[in-house]
Amino acid sequence: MVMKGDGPLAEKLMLVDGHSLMYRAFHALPLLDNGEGLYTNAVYGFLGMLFSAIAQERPDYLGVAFDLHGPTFRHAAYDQYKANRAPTPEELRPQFQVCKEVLAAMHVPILSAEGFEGDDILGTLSREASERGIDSLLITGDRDSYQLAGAHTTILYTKRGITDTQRVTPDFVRDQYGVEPVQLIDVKGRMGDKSDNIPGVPGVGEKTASKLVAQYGTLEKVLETAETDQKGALRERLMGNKEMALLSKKLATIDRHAAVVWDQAALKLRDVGDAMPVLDQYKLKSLMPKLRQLALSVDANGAAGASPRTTEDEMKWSPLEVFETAESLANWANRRAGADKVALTVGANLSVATGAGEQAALALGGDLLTPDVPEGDALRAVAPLLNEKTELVVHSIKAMDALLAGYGLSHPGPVHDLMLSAYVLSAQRKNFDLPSLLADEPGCDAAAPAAAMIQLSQRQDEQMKQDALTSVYMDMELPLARVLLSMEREGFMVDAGELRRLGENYDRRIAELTSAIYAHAGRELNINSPKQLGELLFDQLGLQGGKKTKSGYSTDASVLEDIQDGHAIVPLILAYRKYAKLKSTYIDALLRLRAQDGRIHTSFDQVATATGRISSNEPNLQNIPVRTEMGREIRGAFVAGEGMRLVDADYSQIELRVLAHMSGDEVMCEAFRLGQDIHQRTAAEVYGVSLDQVTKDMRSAAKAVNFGIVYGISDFGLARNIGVTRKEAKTFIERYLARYPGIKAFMDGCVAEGKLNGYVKTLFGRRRYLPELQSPNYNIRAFGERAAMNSPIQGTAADIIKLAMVRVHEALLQEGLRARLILQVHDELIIECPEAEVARAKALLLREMEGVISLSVPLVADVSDGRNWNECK
DNA sequence: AATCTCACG
DNA sequence: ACGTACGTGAGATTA
Repeated sequence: MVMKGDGPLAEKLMLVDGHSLMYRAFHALPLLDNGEGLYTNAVYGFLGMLFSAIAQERPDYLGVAFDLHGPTFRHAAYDQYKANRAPTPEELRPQFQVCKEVLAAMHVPILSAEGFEGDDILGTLSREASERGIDSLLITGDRDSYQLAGAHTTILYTKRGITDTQRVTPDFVRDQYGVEPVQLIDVKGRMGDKSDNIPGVPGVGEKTASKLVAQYGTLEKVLETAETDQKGALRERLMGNKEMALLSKKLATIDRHAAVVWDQAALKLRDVGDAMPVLDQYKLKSLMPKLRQLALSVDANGAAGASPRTTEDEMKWSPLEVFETAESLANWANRRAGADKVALTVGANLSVATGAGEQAALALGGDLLTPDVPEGDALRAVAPLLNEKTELVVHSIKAMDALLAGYGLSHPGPVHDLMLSAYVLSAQRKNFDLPSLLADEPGCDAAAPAAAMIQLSQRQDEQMKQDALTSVYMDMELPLARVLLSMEREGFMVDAGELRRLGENYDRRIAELTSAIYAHAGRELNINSPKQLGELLFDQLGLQGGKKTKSGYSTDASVLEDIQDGHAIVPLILAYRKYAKLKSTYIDALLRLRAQDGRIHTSFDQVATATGRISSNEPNLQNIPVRTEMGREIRGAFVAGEGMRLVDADYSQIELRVLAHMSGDEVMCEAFRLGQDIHQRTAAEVYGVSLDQVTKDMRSAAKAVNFGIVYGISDFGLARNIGVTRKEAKTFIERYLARYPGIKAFMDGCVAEGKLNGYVKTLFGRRRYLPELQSPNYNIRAFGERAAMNSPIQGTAADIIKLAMVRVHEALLQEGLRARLILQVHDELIIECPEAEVARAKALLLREMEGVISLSVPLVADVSDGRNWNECK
């Protein structure tokens, strides 16, 4: 229980009527756009109000209701109701979606129910809350909600603008209307409500209505007794409009049993700061500091996590000790050798802190009076802190290891990597640099961030434990970081002479093609410019291609292939493109990035992808050509060093095997257990023929469907890919799913899980959050659904090979081999080893890759070796 | 900085 | 009635 003030109070739930407040905000603020043509005035107004309401009210739970578009049960009887509502303005409609995205990123559940309005949802959940002893605060711009006021329910009614509010309690209602809150529906039945198109009884105002209801209790009673108790015009009006009055009451009554599920865990307010990237994405800059503030108070409030923190849990920090010499820092560090936990970072300063709450800094820059302290001296000064007993908290262990190694230092003890922790907790976040990670940390000092690093590490540990991500982090990502560092340092040897020779050939071809293209065009142009190319082909030469992109004609390979019989210039352009691409992206870039040792040292980015894959950059060695003969020439320039050989192993159909395992589909599992060609088997299933009757074309179509399944299939996408009509693609998919019912169930389950939890998981528990699933925009939502189907598969395959890399690396060291991993390409590992070790390296790779986890189908890897990469196949 | 194109799994 | 296959990085042009 969180303690507030001088005693335990009931927990508080804040419920917001998103629809009515968005309208209020929209009309209260001038039309502002974010510089990208997106109007954001309602988003600004709504979120600004929400943020300050959270800051002021400090709720423990929060939910926001939004109306769906369909008819509502409550008003279905009254057609006029909808007709009189103005359509949503064009400038407002897209803002709902933006708003929902931000809320989803804040982990605030969006509450909707077909056939119910915001008020019904507020009424239902506040009833559920009060039954659990939780107080509710309802924020709405709809006065109907007054009827909900009660001992445990208060309404914050937003008047005209969005800042002017009225706190509505039962006392307020009694005082204002002279009736109990629930009787307001009877009053409404009498007087009606213009703004809601509730007709009421003509000629009866608020005063009269309230008085009558106070006297008789209910509307029904008033109407029953009207004939005898009333007289004159009022009697006539009441008697003549009974029907209308009762209908009006029905319209005004909020349904407190709407079809919404009470999910207390989902409503829990937590980690609202996770929405920062979304605010950034939509350029909602001025909201960012507000949210940052809010994230602090929400965390300090103890609303985050299973074990809420109170102010007593906050770390107490000793004053920062600033040193000017390495000697004085070394002295400080020596006295603290053996500390349980030490955070260390080197930027403009060296900043260090201990888990005991002590911190120190050393300026590396120096000034007029104090000379520069060399980085190495500074690091050696804190070396006593690097030992088996001490957990070292760093931004990136890969970077820190590389830095330390440069000065002959290393850390033999446990490690907390803030970047990798942040990644497993929220892979889709944009920035993983240290300042961004520390942005929400209370009391973070930009010049001495180590103290905040200690704090963040503790919060991450708690959060990872809570989300069952500790194993993904500890057993997979953390050990992998050092494997990746080793691979980066090893590098991949390239044959520069061979690359130059290929480059000269390509240049010659490019020159020939260029003049031939100019000749056909009758003029010179920049063939690399899609704009100029489009004008040449479709305007000057009159070819039929049509527009495909935002800014003119599309000229990509699929378009050019469609029209290559239309003009002799088209095949030349396609050939030019191939050569130009290979020359600039591969030959030139590889030669440029070749290091002194004649090798290419790529960088692996461990936090780049949403699914858990790693990526490679400067240069990207994960997209070296292989699909064409020409491209394979370049692959052939990747060689083993002198006296060495390359050993290559790739998983066979790893994603489909993962799918078979995760879905448990009997047919697909059987195919893999029998060692069948999976695409051939699929063709046999879908076409209803025996295995030996499957033709090449049938197999290739089935292969495309298998790919499509992994990608989160759509008939349109499949049709485009294999060149059939959309209808044919649709029946193809239907037959596929009928033959593989387990896969259909798995896919549906992924989407349902994503919608329910807000994320999907890999076999190992790695998460991908999918706020897109909550979007009202069909395209965004459909994308979310495909990602929900694909991510568990792609992510599990990524997990498997990551684990295999850790095992392979360890096994190579264990067995004392000189063989080393040098590259990973998603389902493929490459080792460079002395020629004499080839057999052992192959056996080791195979053993570790296939044995890394036991699935319900075999995990199969194919190994090969060669002098160069192209020979490995 | 955004767009188009294309290389890979 | 609408428009989509999943995940990346990089070079060249255009704005």
